[in-house]
Amino acid sequence: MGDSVKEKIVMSTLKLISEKGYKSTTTRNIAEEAGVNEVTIFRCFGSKKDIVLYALKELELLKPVNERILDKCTWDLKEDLFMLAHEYHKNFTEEKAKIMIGLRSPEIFEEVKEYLIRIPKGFKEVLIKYFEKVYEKGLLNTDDFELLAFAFISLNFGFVLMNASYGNKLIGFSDREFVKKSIEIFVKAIEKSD
Amino acid sequence: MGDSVKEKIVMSTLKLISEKGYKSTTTRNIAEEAGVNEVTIFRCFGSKKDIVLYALKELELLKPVNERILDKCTWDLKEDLFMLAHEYHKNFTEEKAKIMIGLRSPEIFEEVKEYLIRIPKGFKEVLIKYFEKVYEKGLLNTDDFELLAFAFISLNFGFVLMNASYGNKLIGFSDREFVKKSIEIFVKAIEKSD
DNA sequence: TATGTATGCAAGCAATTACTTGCATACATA
DNA sequence: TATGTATGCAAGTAATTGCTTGCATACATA
Repeated sequence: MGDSVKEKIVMSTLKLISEKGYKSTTTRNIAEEAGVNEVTIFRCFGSKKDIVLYALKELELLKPVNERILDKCTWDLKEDLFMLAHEYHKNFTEEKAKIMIGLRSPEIFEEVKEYLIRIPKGFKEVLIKYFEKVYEKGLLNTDDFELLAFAFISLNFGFVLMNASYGNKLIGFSDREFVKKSIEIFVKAIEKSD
Repeated sequence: MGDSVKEKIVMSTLKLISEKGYKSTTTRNIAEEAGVNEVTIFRCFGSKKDIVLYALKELELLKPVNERILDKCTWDLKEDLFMLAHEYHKNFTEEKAKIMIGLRSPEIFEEVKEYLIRIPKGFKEVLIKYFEKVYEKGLLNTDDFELLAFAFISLNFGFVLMNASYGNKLIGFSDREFVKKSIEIFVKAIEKSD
């Protein structure tokens, strides 16, 4: 089975599932979206569920934010957090399909949980490392790194999700605007002032 | 058709849908959970979708946080926001079924969106009113009320959702702890210091 | 008592859906 | 040329699912 076919099927599956949920995504849908015959799907993967499991387990598709991002830091709190938040939003967009599987597909969630959790976990660890470093540099007024990391993630995750669900019916400003201003608040709270 | 039967069906439907999503919740499931015959469901509501629509439209079931909550305020920022956050978490738990419909049931989301949006919208408006008042009292260092409201909601929404999905596999502290500490950060950022 | 109303129960129907099988075909490589 | 491999296509199967029908029964009210 050609790799490009396999890839088309996987990508179509992730796309459709993230939009419609696992149960509502039929193998016919997937075949149509991927431009292949439905039978090909079963010849490649065996079953519908195995497509998802393959996507999350076997494929190098799960890319939590990498630690190397810390190299980009300038050790100016506002600037760095701004960059990290944008990175999170970018990552969310890229990984949206997978994140949405977590929220929209309770049928398979338990089975893929351990793989999905890597995304927020990775980001959390990067943030904690960042906060540790700025703390060492004496720029932070608190050493509760885990809490800071989590508050930061929650803030952005919550916003992105609400935005995805209700968009401008609920939210009167753009992504950029929210990130900028909420970071300013965040920094004001945690920056050491002397 | 008896009202108590109707209510049992509605509550069971919301419960199951919030857990398993719309599509995966069968009318047989609902009947079993409600302890009624499957036929009764169709005699009462006509169709599966109509149960959900009834729950959200006709029933006085949708209770966004009420403005009267502002009467409970002591106009001490930390204390009030603490109370409001707890109210949000309480509200989330009560309305979880409905909030989850938004996330887990893309099949019917467009149809119920306008009803579901009342929950965050209501809370947002309450928060904006609150911030306006504390601003008038000279306790706030910013007048970007909408942003503050939204940051507050995102923070709590994000946390509650991650907690619901990954629980203690990702999060090293309790609900209470998170609320307490994150509010402290929040207040530190927005409280006028003179 | 008689009648209507709400419910249960057994059976079934038509559509959908995950998955299978058998066969034809294109293409690459030995 | 011959053979194997990847795919398409047509047909079908068994299970599930939303929904219907016909009938029995309990219960309340006239």
